[in-house]
Amino acid sequence: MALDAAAALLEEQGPERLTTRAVAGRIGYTAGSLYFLFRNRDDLVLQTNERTLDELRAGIDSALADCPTPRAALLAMGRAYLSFAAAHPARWRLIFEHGLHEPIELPASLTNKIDELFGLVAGYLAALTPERDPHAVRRSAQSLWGGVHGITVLAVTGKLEVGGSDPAESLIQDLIGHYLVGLVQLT
Amino acid sequence: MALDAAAALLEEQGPERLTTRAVAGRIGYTAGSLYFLFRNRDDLVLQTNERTLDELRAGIDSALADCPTPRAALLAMGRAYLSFAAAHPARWRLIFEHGLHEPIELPASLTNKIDELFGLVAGYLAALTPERDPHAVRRSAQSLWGGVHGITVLAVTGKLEVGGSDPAESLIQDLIGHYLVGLVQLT
DNA sequence: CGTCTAATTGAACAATGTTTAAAAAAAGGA
DNA sequence: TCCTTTTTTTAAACATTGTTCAATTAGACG
Repeated sequence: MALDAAAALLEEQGPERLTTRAVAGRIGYTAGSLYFLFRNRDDLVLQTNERTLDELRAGIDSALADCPTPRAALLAMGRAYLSFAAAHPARWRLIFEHGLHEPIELPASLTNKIDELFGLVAGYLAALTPERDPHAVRRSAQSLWGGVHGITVLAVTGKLEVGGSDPAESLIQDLIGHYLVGLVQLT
Repeated sequence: MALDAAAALLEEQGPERLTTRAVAGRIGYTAGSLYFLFRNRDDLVLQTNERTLDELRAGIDSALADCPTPRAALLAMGRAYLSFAAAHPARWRLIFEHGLHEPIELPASLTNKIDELFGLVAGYLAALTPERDPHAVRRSAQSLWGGVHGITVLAVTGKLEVGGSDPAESLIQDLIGHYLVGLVQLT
């Protein structure tokens, strides 16, 4: 499959080597043939990103197995999120950094997968503060997971190690931990 | 100046139009001439990013003027961070998404500017919890500001609006607010 | 074997980053 | 002013990219 080749290329050589000719060559075809499978390179990237999101989701789900409390689940989820990003930096970054150029409209299948991740977080937050307004819970999910995402971004792009810092994992635990304390404190 | 042209190109046409020929043409020169000013295109981007960081820092500093409390300062800083990113999305994204390709070593002048931002945050956090270990304060600064950064990233890349969410600004206020409550609660 | 259809190619195009020999301009000295 | 030397700038070239498309091959079916 072309998407397997794309993923392999990404991990082995990075995104700038993710060229139509390289992907095609790896599966024994020629560049033009790819345009029967994908509308263009962006489409290839988008479909690759969907696969990556599926894998990320699977990793999170397995980390979530038998977590005793919502708090433990959120911490495990943060660990799994960072862990996947660190293990597959090129593929992970491609999800968020693609379409740097322009208002590329993301396909619904992709935004849905992102939405489901926020939904997961919201579920555990709702379990922590049962009588809160669902809208407020959703906002908390976006705040908190946006935050986890940010630490992960900075870690993966090497912008955290500037000040001889703690490992990113402990930063994520710190953020989640303090946020949750503040959350239950205020409700 | 070539860097002015690069910034204008970025804002007007986006990063994929930031081509050597376009930058040179805009200042009445030819592509090859740029290679007397910059080692290559990456160098041009890096120097552009330094300028962008300077502007971001200036915006933050002015937002910080006469904030009565450390808490107000941190909230104002978050607002200014998001506001700058939203006003100059192409230039802001270029700071963090450049070098997608490889282990490009960032120049110290650039990482220093990022470091100073974290230092600012750490200063206000230290004022909030005066007797804490400076190392722990620094970790908090990285957690918290990594988090603010993440919400900003998702907002600017259009990955937050999937679930009909609150504006990013209120998410940032929510994150900072809850984190600070949790922080003072635990110390 | 022959014919229609689908799949695949390979050559072509325009645009990009980058290099470099040549031309143009500037500077300096008689 | 004219000649020489040095510095700027150019224009052309190269390799690589995404993309298109007419021509070719391969496959299926009668």
